[in-house]
Amino acid sequence: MSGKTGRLLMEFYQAMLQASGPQHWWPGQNALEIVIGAVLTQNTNWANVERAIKNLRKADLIDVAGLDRIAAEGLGELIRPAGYFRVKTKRLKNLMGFIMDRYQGDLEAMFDQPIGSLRRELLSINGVGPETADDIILYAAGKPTFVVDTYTYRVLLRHGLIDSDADYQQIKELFEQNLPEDVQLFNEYHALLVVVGKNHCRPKPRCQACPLECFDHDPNLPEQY
DNA sequence: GACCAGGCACATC
DNA sequence: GATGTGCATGGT
Repeated sequence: MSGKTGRLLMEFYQAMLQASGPQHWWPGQNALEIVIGAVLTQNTNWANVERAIKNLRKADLIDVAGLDRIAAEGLGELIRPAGYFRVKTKRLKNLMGFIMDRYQGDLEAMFDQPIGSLRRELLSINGVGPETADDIILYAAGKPTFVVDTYTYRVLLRHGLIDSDADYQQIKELFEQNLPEDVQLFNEYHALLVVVGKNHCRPKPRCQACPLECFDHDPNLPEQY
């Protein structure tokens, strides 16, 4: 697991860890909350997701069967603060329906299979794409898969590790093929990329006090990011 | 008031 | 197969 890219990725990791400290993700109370949060956070600020999850807790709906049963209108009202509430209602119910049908609502039973088949199952559900699937596998199931998101893309692009046309799978493989396969490392690495992206690597005002600026760093590429 | 936020599916060419 | 568009709330 060495090689130039691997060493650089580990140096990035150490620099981000030094700057921000361990993040202890995922910010959820149990595996099901993480699964729910993974859907609700799609293209959405986490603060808004928190409000929606709080509503679900209050309604005692951190519950696969309960979410499967509840009427769409009622669920929509509860998760409204997380935005896109109509599509997310469908996606949550698709996911919960799947777990009910195939695993009688037992999350751990679903997690008890190899990463590859679990990932294929999740991706077969309408509303679960690559990032949501990997969030669930890494943070809820605790299995080593690397999560890629817009921050990952942006930070790597600005440091010249990927081309602007790199796709999800290519970026995922960059990490998985050059780092030790370690759940805790993958967990912290993704969380740190989000923190660095949020706080130091925004579209506007571009880069500010980025802990990775000491590496090759082009804050101006490309215009849309 | 514009811009941004821890994506995804679908229509159209 | 690539590109464009709809989906929605709340903070800055």
